Amino acid sequence: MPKPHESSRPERLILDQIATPVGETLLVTDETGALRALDFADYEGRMLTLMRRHYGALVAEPGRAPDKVRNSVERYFAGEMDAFKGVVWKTNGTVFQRRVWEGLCTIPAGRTMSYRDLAQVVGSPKGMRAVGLANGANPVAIVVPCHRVIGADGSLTGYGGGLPRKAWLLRHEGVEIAPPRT
Amino acid sequence: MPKPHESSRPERLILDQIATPVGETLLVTDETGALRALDFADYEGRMLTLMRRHYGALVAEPGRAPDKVRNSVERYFAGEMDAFKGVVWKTNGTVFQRRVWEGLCTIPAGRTMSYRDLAQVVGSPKGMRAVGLANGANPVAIVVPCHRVIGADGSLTGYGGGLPRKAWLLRHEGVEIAPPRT
DNA sequence: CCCACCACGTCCGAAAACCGCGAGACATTC
DNA sequence: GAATGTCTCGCGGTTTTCGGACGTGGTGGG
Repeated sequence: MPKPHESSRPERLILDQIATPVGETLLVTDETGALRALDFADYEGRMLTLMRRHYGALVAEPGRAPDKVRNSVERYFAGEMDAFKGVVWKTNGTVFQRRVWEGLCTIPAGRTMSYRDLAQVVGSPKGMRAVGLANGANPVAIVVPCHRVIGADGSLTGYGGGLPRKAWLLRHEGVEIAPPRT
Repeated sequence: MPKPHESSRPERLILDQIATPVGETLLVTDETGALRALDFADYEGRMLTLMRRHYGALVAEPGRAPDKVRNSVERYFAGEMDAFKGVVWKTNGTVFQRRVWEGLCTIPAGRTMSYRDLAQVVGSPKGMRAVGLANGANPVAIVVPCHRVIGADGSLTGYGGGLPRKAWLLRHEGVEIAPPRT
């Protein structure tokens, strides 16, 4: 589980890139080394709008993320499930979004949770749909494991990086995925 | 949609067991002592789905059925054909199902009736197949004598507890069973 | 401030599948 | 020809499945 986080406006943003079994991923870190975003290269557009929402005109400049961060990603894909434990991530979201994102971090690798149940956890029992929304607005994919939330009926429902990636990640973590029901 | 019409919904269900010449049987009675189900132990799964259909989440808890009920079963297998005369049974079926089940009780021991004829009796002359269905959904085997219904050509056709038991019961009641063709 | 989004869930009605059957139409047997 | 065997279809009630219409809470954009 990643570290707690705090809303703070970074001074600089650094954009790095790293290859993984599910394709190139983009890493955005700030001048303190904290992870500000992680997304898939082929969904760069989505990430950019998220960044703009949170950090306005400040754009990430090409650079190299701290080795600690880069290594943790590689270790995760190598099979080390708690690789992100020491990684500090920060976001700039609403109160509700943070509750959701923190809730996500309580789901251990290898397990899943339904949107309904997560809504219950964060204190709006009927806000499963809002949870989905907040979930999709998660800037720090994989590290904040939004892929571990699935439909109440066991279907994968959706994922910002595409359902195949969600399936891959879950299987990578040892989750049995129910066969698609038509 | 002929929804399951609720007669009296029991508050508690008690699950007992009794040995018979045709194997262990399960007895489910309610808090009033009425018989709610009787089935063969080796078909427990079928009975459970039936129970769930009729009584939802309410599950039977181990206990002892009233002596009156237990005795009647033993007397029946000892040869007393009207042993069930005083036993009160209740079910939670659709209107049609109840008509069928009540129709069954008009068939005296030692006699049989065809699905067609029973369909006629309950008022849907062409519903012999539906009668078969309702027949198979009878929760109170033996007491409600669904085993006394056979094919129009004299064959036994089917039985929830297996054809051998149907044959045994009928012979026990003094019915001449035509030898199986082929 | 109001409004239109949604990585959901629940409910309800229609439609199809399911059968513990019978009858009728033929193809085989003696 | 009877008698027997398959096969096909229609039958009626019940259960299951499927799809579309809500309700929902929070957000970003006007």
